[in-house]
Amino acid sequence: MSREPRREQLLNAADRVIQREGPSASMNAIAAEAGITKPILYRHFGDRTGLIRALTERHTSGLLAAVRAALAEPLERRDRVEHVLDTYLAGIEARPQVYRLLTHPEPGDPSGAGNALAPALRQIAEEITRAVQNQVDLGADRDLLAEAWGRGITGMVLAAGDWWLETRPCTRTRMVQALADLLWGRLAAAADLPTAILPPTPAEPNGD
Amino acid sequence: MSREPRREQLLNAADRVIQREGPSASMNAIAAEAGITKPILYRHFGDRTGLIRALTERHTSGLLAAVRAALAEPLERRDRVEHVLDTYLAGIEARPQVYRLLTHPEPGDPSGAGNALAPALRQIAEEITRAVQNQVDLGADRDLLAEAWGRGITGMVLAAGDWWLETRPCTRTRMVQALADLLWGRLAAAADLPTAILPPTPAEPNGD
DNA sequence: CCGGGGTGTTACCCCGGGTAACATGGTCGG
DNA sequence: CCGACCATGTTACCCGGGGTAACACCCCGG
Repeated sequence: MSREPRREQLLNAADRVIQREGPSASMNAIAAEAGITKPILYRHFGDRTGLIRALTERHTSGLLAAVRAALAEPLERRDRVEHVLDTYLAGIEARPQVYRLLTHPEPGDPSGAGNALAPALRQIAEEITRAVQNQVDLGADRDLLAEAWGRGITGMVLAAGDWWLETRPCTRTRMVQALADLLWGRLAAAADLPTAILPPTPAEPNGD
Repeated sequence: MSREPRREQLLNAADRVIQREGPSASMNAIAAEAGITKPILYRHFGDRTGLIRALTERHTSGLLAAVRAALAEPLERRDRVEHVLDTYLAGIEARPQVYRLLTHPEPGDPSGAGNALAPALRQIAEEITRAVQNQVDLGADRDLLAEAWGRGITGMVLAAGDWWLETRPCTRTRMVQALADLLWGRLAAAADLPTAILPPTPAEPNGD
């Protein structure tokens, strides 16, 4: 059995363990699931990051391709945005553990910077950036806005999607609407609530 | 010297180490900086999470109070939003290491769920939610929208702010504008770019 | 004088990432 | 047929970090 198929088997095992135990599964656990011991994993993947990376790249491709396709859909812009949001939420809904792996940067990653966006999400952010650059007329600030928005939108959907998955406050469709409304400037368009322009805001109980 | 002042000293030491080495500083390092050894830290804070929590609560109060104040400022809504954004960005700009501590959930935190938002940010999200509920007329969906938007906006600013800190693509003021524009529906308002409705999008090189 | 509660220490446990060194088994050139 | 080679696998270990047990000191009040 040459290298590649073996790698696939090991990745499958790792996948199973992470589905079961979450992204913090130990190398030992993964090796055990594969019916072997640690050094083999290390021979194939170098270190834990390598394994995780290989694993995420597998799943990322699916989500990323889906998002990319949604971004290229020939719809009205608002519909396209909703479609992208729905695609992402559907993706994370399908397999939460995998989703965590993709979206939450691995623990032992003190290197360089503490980027808020995991690699998979950074790729999505770039995809959004590109789509905005290609599809929306933003004038001279185009590049800056597209980049900032790409990250911003991704972070927004990450945080909101996380919360939605956790608490399930509403259907997916409704959530898509809520986020699309936010992106659509409903915050700007809505009227003031008259009574509460300056509420008291008395103390800082500092409750955790 | 009773407990409290000592605690403060230890927190100061921890603060220094984290400023210097980032949030992954070890307990040994912190103890060394304080001129003592590990068990004392554990006596005071229970475990690492306790230490980190105490530390974040300190800094959180500042950032949180600033954001809260900005949210209550008697300005036009758009100006208030810009003010909040600027407050946050200024805060994270001032002390990046501390900021990472606040915004990036601690590694070894397998407990419960993999929330995308660290506690400090969750508090900010709640603050935004409350502000939206109190200040904006969103009709029947008010509560859901406010909650989703609170998380979403926080995540957006987290991700975008992270990127801005990392790459410094523009001044803070400009960044504030970019984000406010996004929240203000400029994505909806801008015209289509005519030429590129369906670009080729040839291959998937899967570059990392 | 003595006991208790604070400060501090050394030395250890456990676990997880990562590695060194050795064993096994098939395949290929002589 | 035999040795060389290479990948697969093993056991046993190192290291560093979180966390703890057990012991030592010091000071203060009864």
